[in-house]
Amino acid sequence: MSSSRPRPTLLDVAAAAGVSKSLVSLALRGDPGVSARTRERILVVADQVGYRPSLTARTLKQGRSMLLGAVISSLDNPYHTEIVASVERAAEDVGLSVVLAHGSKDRGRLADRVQQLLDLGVDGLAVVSSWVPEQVLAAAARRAPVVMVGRTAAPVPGIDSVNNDDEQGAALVVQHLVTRGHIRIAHVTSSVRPAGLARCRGYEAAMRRAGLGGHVRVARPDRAALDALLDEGTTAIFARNDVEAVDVLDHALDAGLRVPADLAVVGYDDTVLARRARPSLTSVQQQREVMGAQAVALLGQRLAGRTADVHEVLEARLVVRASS
Amino acid sequence: MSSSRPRPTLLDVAAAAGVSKSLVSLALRGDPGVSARTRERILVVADQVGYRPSLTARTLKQGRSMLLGAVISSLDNPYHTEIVASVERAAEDVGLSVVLAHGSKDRGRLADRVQQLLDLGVDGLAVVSSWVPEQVLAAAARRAPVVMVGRTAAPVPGIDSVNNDDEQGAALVVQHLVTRGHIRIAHVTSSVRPAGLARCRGYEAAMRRAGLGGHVRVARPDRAALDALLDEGTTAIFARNDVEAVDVLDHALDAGLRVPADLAVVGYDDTVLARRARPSLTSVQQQREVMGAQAVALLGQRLAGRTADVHEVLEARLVVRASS
DNA sequence: GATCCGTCCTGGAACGTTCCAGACGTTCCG
DNA sequence: CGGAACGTCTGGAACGTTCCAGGACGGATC
Repeated sequence: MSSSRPRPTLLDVAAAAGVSKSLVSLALRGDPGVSARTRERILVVADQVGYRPSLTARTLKQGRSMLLGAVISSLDNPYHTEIVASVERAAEDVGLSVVLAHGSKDRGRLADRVQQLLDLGVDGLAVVSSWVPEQVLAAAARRAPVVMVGRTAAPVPGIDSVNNDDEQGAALVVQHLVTRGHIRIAHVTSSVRPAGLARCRGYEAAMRRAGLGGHVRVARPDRAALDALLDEGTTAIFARNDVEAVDVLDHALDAGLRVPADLAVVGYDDTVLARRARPSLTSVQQQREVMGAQAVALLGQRLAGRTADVHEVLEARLVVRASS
Repeated sequence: MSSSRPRPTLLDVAAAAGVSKSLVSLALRGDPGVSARTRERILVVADQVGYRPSLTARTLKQGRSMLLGAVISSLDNPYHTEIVASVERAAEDVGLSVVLAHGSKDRGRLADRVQQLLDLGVDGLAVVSSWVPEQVLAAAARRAPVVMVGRTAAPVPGIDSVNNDDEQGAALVVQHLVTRGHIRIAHVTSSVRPAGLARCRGYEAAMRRAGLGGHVRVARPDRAALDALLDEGTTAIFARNDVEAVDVLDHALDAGLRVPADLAVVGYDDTVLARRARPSLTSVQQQREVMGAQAVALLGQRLAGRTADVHEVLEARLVVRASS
């Protein structure tokens, strides 16, 4: 019982209802110029024959698909998927659907997926990945509005962005640790990507502002580097994201330290990992729900004709838990 | 610099190359009936004007989109996303693309997303969710081939499935624990969904086969229930999935037990959680990569005309780690 | 020199919509 | 009573492809 007979079209409904295809089209779209009686009849008939409009044909005719594309590099990063989910909810509110394409961290694959979405005819593109090559983004922007959401990156002309303020978020962490009495506060990061670098900058700047410029330490999240930090008397570690914070946590516990008594640990992104860690992890939260809404709004403005680039920067918040 | 001028069509390329639109179409699709010289010229011109074929128009004409739809209930469950990724890879190998739709565990939303994908014109549907209402699946199967992947559910006529053998996987766990000398082996589950029930059945059957029918204990993964199990002298707990196994782990550690010395804990699904837990979690692994390939193959067979239902059941494997 | 065949190319119809211009009948107004 | 205005409906063109039937041309064959 696979797809046997061809699906009914407007013409089939029209024939069954004894009216023209145009009228069926108008009735189904709720055009006020259709009398209530006939509209009712047409709706009933359409339902009976199991009519479903062809989005393909509609898109071809109208030149717009009411579809938004979302590109994501990794499906297994809850930070990314939560942003996509918020984009989806926001899109739904304005009658748009979202189709997802994912392409790991392979630039070539990601470029292909972007092309694919554009070829499909999406009306806009939300990119939740910092791995899409700049020139691919620029080319995409010539075909449809594009917004980068939740990923810091070098601004590409013609592309909007929504992001959290990584430097401010990092500063929040430092301030929090300072008020908790910490002085030897180190930063742990393995990233040379834009977001990681911004957080590192924010950390260093905040340390200097707190008069702790002499205690700035940046290390990689491996055991040797951590041991070195602990030897120096470090009492607090701010990791570039939750994943690496959990690594730090594990190493510290293995080394027999008590957290937070002997060592405070703080992460970033406030993913499910932070809530689930033992002890639960203090982390920096981004306004993911707002991000999605903003992204959709920006795309809408572009579709409505805006041409100037807009870059939204949202404030980050600290969620204090047991690890600090 | 948004989408200003309309994108070039076959006609534009034809005009620029001084040939007919039909010839451009043939040349771009590599038809052998086009002379090498003109093909070359057309390709160059197409590239110059930045031509990209409209998938929408092609789909409308051909009646097939070369698109597969994947429906997933939750983006934050690594088990599901990994399956989707494997479907994607397999589809790519046969020249199909995958568009993703996700709809949390809300049956209504999921039904909408299924409709949406079908309206979009996907050639097949891979459902990675046990929350899609049965009648929605049945209706979908009348429009396009549908395969359920990685989710046990009541078989729906007209729909294929690929799954791991939950009962066999559960039996593996019991056998493993028995050879480790455990006798009081309990099962912890909070699920009344098909997969959970199958694992529970498998646990009970394996216990009886091992002559331990008298020690069958099934409990919910909350603290009270766990304490009750421990009071009874339970030395091993098999949890219905990794998430609940981690919960068990946490409670046990909180209670001052050593794992695996005092209590062995085993999960199911072999997600990233199992690798990351402390101690790392023994878990049952499903052949996710094979699942994706099978799913795509089944859809292909349906498209090629198969009408009989096929249900693939793949063997599960045990991955032994530190927790048992 | 007419016929045939192959190679290379062309025009038009179709896919299922939307939308425009206009047709038809009735009512209203001057 | 003629025409404008309205409410309701219709037919055809268009969107950008693919595909089919066939046309033009050259060379080989009879």
